[in-house]
Amino acid sequence: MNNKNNIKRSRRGSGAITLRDVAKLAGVAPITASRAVNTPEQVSPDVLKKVLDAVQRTGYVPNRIAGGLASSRSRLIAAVVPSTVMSVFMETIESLNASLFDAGYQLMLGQSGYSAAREELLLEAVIGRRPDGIFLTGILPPGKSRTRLLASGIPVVETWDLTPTPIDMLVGFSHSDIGRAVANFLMSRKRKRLALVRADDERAARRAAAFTEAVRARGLPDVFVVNVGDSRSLKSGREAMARIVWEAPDVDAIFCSSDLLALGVVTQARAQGVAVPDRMAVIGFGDVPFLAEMVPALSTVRINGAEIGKQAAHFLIERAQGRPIDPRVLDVGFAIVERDTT
Amino acid sequence: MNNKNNIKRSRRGSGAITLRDVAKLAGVAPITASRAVNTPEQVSPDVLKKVLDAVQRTGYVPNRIAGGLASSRSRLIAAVVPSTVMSVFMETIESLNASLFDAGYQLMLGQSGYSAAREELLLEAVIGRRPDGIFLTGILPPGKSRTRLLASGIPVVETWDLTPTPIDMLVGFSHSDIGRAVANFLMSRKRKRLALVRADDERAARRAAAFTEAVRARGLPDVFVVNVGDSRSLKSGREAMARIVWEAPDVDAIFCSSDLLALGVVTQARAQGVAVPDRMAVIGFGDVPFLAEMVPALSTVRINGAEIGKQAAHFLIERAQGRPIDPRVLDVGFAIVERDTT
DNA sequence: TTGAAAGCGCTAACAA
DNA sequence: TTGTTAGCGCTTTCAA
Repeated sequence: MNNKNNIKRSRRGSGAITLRDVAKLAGVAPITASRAVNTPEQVSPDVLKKVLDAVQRTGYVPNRIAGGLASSRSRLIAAVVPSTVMSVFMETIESLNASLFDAGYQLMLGQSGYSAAREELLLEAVIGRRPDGIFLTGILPPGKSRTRLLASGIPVVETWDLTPTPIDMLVGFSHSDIGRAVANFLMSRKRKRLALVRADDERAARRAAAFTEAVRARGLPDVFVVNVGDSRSLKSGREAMARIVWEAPDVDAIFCSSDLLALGVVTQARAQGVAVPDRMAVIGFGDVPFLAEMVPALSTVRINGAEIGKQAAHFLIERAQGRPIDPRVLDVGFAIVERDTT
Repeated sequence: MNNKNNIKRSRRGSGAITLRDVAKLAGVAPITASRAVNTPEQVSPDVLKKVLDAVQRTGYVPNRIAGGLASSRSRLIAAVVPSTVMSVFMETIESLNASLFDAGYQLMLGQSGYSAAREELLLEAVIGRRPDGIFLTGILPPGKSRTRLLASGIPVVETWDLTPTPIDMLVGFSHSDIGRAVANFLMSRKRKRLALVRADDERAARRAAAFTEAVRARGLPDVFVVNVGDSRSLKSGREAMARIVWEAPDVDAIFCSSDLLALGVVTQARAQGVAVPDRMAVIGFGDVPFLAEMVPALSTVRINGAEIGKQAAHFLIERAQGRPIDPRVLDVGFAIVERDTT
């Protein structure tokens, strides 16, 4: 009779132990075994014991694919991260993943930032898995992808930014506020000629705009801007600093769009004999952990990436459980961390 | 009649467009629609057009959960990464993910390195998704988890290390070779008193052992070892250097178990007026990109993390398609990159 | 080239 | 508390 089973199963399936096997061994119906495994409080102690026993003996691991199909709840969350600068978001991804895991969810990782065609494919792949939620790094501009996501009905949380028109939920902070705050911070330190070193990045652009605006509002000379393009490397920072020394020698404070650029600026300053912070103040963005312990320790804008991940996870889990989120926007803020370079 | 459908569907399901809807609209059987979408070459041009049309009009996105259940192929690969030092492996994860995506696979991310209990849960969660393959950072020591993985029958690739007894497949390099090579490299540069600064990490321990052994074989004085414990920060590197200056002032070369530690050592050396590389050679491990452009540029051991990801993806995809891999072990090697600090 | 039937392994709905 | 039944949305198998 065992034989008959095997013959029957040989045609299809993975050959792995199923809930049916467990149920048979425990002498109960499959649904009872299911309940014993998933909602033990709904089952008598006697049955519970028999089922768990059978699970032990067979090494049964529930098939979440089948479960997901049956319940329309995949217990999967998709995270979309830009492939080029993943590192900045890692703290967030780690904390997101940890929070999700504790709640019984799995994280699927998608990398954006390639071609538009691949972006389209990524979205297809993501929606095709029917995740219970989608985590987006940044905000999605209006367009085909946004429409598509909206149409899918899957809860979405956008992050690392603020917008009056989120797709759904949002956990982030205001880049304009940062630009303004850093400008005021530097000006309050009696800096008179400010400069920006920034990568080609939409969020950096918004910080820059607010920074420039705040400087202008105080009647100081125009901000000297160095755009380093797509390269966020330390080397670009060095080159930018060399240009500033050459083209705008009166600059006495620089706001960089990333800590790495700032490190490059400081490195070059030392190479050219420009005293930091006496002659030149430098402040970065992102608070890469180890830069706090460099000499000189880098001043920077700290973003609590782990908090973003944690809160985003919370939002997504609540929604996945069918509970509404209100308000749907959370501003986690930022902090200017003053160290040696300002 | 549309109505009847809706009533019928209201009881269960996600309410999304299904293959059946598409098929109905195209006037073909569901299976034909399936073929048009998945294997268009098996279908007449006429039917193909009608089905693709219907897909367009409905915005149909195939449900991969259902597909996975029916075909026993989830097109999912699980990657397990230590949560504490994810950064080192990011290049690998990115390239792994990119390669997988191009082949139509999705990446699921799991974080290890928490408690043993959670490790157990992670394995359950991973196996429960029935991934077509599992990517492991590092090698799995014999134990319950290993047995379990083996029993699951899922293709596994271990990475970043070499062992004579892999679970299944392996893409890595020899840590002993590195320790030996670095020792010989430093000794060939006429360094006479070598030191190690290392984190509490099994792989670093093997590099250290081979390093020590190579030094001893040449009859040089014993290696001075500073173990910084679990902290891999720049700060630990600084403290280690301070200790070396104090306790073993004759040391003239240091091999650090990570670039960050090496950076700390160099930072402290500068602070204490120890000339690098004249008085002290320093070499790191990992080749964090930006350290190449610091002053002084850090010498290091370069691991091609992207290549590991790419090859691991290749191994897993081949196996997922049912093709055998032979040989199942790939040594991607390493390179000593000499820059300013040696 | 197309289709009908029968599941994949699980859970929702309803009934006892 | 336990069980029966009928799917979830897709693909495999077999037949036309």
